[in-house]
Amino acid sequence: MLFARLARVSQEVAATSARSRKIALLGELFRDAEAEDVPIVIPYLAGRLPQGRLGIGWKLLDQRIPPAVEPTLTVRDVDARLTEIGSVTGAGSQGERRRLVGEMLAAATADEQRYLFGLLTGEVRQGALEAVAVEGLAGATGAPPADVRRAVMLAGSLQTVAQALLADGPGALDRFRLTVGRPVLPMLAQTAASVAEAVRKLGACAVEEKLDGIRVQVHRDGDDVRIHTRTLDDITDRLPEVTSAALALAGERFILDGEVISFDEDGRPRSFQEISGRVGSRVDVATAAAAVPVSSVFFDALSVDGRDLLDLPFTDRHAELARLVPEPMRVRRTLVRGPEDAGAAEAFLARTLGRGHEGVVVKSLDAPYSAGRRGASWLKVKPVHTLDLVVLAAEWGHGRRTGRLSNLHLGARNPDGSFAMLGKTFKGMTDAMLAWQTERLRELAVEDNGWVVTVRPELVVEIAYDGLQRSTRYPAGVTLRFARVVRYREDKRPQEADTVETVLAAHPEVIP
DNA sequence: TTCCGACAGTGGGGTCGCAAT
DNA sequence: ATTGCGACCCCACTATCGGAA
Repeated sequence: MLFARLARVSQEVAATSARSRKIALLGELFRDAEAEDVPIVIPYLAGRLPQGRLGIGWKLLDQRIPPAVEPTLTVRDVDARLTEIGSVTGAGSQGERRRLVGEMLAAATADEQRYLFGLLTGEVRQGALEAVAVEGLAGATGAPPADVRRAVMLAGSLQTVAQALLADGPGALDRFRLTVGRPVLPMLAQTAASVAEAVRKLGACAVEEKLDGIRVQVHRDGDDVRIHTRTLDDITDRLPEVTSAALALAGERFILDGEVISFDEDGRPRSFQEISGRVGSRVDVATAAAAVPVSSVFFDALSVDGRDLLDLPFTDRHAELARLVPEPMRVRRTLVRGPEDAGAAEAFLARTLGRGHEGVVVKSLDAPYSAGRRGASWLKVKPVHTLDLVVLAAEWGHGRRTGRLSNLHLGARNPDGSFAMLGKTFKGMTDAMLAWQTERLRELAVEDNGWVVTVRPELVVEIAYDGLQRSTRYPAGVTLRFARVVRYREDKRPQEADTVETVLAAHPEVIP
């Protein structure tokens, strides 16, 4: 199949807003693909590469190569070139990769170049990714969409399921069962504004500690232990302590869901930044482990002794977890009957925060484990802080925000009346707010370099955030974590905005 | 007819590893 | 030794479609 066909369909998919039409277009393309092309075409349809990320980003693609006039590249040509580029390493590799990327772009038409750009940067912007591709695949093969989706979650891979469907038809889906050693996409949580709201929605539930670390799925099959991240990357080699802990448990075959965190000498949880650095260390794991030893803490069991627990209610899965994992290696929890116990749930949250943890996750007791879904049966609750900050500048947006000032630079007051930038945010704005702030900030503009519009520091905005992190980038030595806009405060003058001093005082544990 | 679940998009900060400077 | 790039951890929030209620 010609690569140009995919580029054209991607444009059509992007041009239609109807999801049903996107699904039909992707399904049609899949039906027309030859068997050998399927393992390549399927990830492309979902906006990904079969090889995963290849170390090719904006900088390497920014070459302005004149496009080819006639489309000649096939899907397999592109795949072979990308595999080759991905395999180039060592001294001189950057120049060589740049050259190979340039050659590929020269062989591509303008439409193909655009599509390649999207695939390589992970931003196809066609309003369709994996979930829509799964629907297209179901439509093309006549398999029930729900069954295909479930098979993909259990296989952790769209390609595998697509090939099986192509070879053996809908009956092949039965082969995809939970298997120890093969990671499944983890279940995720939605956000609730308060514990009371979460308990009101869920009724009888468990309230569990939310630990601020790295999510892990731990598989043990006899002496073989594998550890996977939320995106199913294998990080076994970086976490020998977790492997030891799994081998010490009184069970030979299991899959557990949990979090990796670290405690300091006083038993307080270390910051996310420290855990992230530790888990990210691949070269000298022993040194990293000596500085930041990690603990694994579990909250769910997906499989024990060959029994698939996914469809069991949480109560039953947790009973299995408690049988296998001793209490210190489990997340603390409290059971709640319903809204009448909201006070007890609040008290548990307060105790959890007192221990230095991030918040709680409220979980329905009768819900199954919905692999890969961000369902309403798990609700996370974290404390939210707010500040009144001053807009110092704004960046022009991309995609559907093109032509709008989107990403705000946020400042807190210094004692001398100047402002110290604490970070940026693009979150929380409605389309109406985007339109309004674009107008308003243009009135205040003192400079526009085509990327950043610097403004007079006069507009006050209320910002919600989850806490402070240390920063080497910003002048106060700290930055806001997960900052988002709540509302503009036109009633406030910049002289009334929060000061750097008050921001730091609100988070004494983070002061540099 | 209205409501709501699921998805995609729009980017944020930090950290590590690697290659280039 | 330092810098820049890319991958991958953590993530919030809004708009939209289309099926459920």
